[in-house]
Amino acid sequence: MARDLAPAQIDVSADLIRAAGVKVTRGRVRVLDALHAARQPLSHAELEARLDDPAEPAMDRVTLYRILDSLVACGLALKAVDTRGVFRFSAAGAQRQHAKHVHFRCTDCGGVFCLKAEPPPPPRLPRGFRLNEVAFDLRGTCAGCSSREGV
Amino acid sequence: MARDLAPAQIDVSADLIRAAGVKVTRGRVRVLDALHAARQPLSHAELEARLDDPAEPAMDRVTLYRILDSLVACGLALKAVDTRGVFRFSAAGAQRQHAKHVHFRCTDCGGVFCLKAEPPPPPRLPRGFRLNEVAFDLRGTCAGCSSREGV
DNA sequence: CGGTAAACGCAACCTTGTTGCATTTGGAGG
DNA sequence: CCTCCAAATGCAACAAGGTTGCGTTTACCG
Repeated sequence: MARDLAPAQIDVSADLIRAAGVKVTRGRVRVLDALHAARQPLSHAELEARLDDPAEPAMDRVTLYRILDSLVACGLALKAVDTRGVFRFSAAGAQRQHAKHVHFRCTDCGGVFCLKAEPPPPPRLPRGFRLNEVAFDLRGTCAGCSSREGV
Repeated sequence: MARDLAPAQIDVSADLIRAAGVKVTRGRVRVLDALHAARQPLSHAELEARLDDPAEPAMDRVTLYRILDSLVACGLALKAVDTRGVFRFSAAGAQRQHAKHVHFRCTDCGGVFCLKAEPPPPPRLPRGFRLNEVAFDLRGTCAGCSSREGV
């Protein structure tokens, strides 16, 4: 599995973008690479920071917004809004590993914890409704914040 | 139950605010009244519009933000962020009627539908974690949007 | 009826996100 | 390899949502 990886995946992002039917540009490849490398969804500001490479030409703020929109539009990225009200982007597919388990959000520190438990089966939907995604989110205080509170 | 309601509840909001241990001001009472009267969580802009009463002195934009923050801080209101990234506020307790059932969010039109089904029991939590709230949210396209798409 | 900390009004500012328009470029076709 | 055009980019300006600083007013405690 580790063999031959490097030469084969040099341009994964470029291939994905080409396959999605949109133009392959340096900016899009860099952004999609960054999204793939990230373990969590990134905000526009965080992406801007990660793309700040002296070896590469600086990317315009607006261009980054438009690249993100285009990646979302062609299905290569996902857009969500976090608890502070800012948009966060992730590479499509990256969230699949999070679809199959339950999340716990600490209302104190804002941390998100992945629990081992599988989400329960969804209930029957009214006629005509189509289900895409199930989010079983628990909210409360995590172990760390609970103990700090208790003192 | 309908008897004697009016005189008894003239100042419900004021009493709640007093009981919460913060100063009772005209602004806070008006805002909390508006939140109680609303059937859905309101954004800052929506609240501003509803409070625009010629009989009352106009309320400063910043003051409204601070009143909302104070109501949230003392537990009388809840703050959440909608799909556009805007904060919405609701009177505490108003959401209790939504705690006991499942929600379906249409990713097309943004609508939220309350399903009859009860949320499943939460899984065991790691040691030290405290559970406050369970959100079992389904995402997909509602009947209306599904049929429009299908055409 | 003061005194005081909290609440308010005002102005300025910051962050996030969008729009319009001129310029550059990917890539398809000759 | 060259040409061409829609798509992508850069730049400037704007808009909405939200925050900070500071001087003034006010709720409410004694």
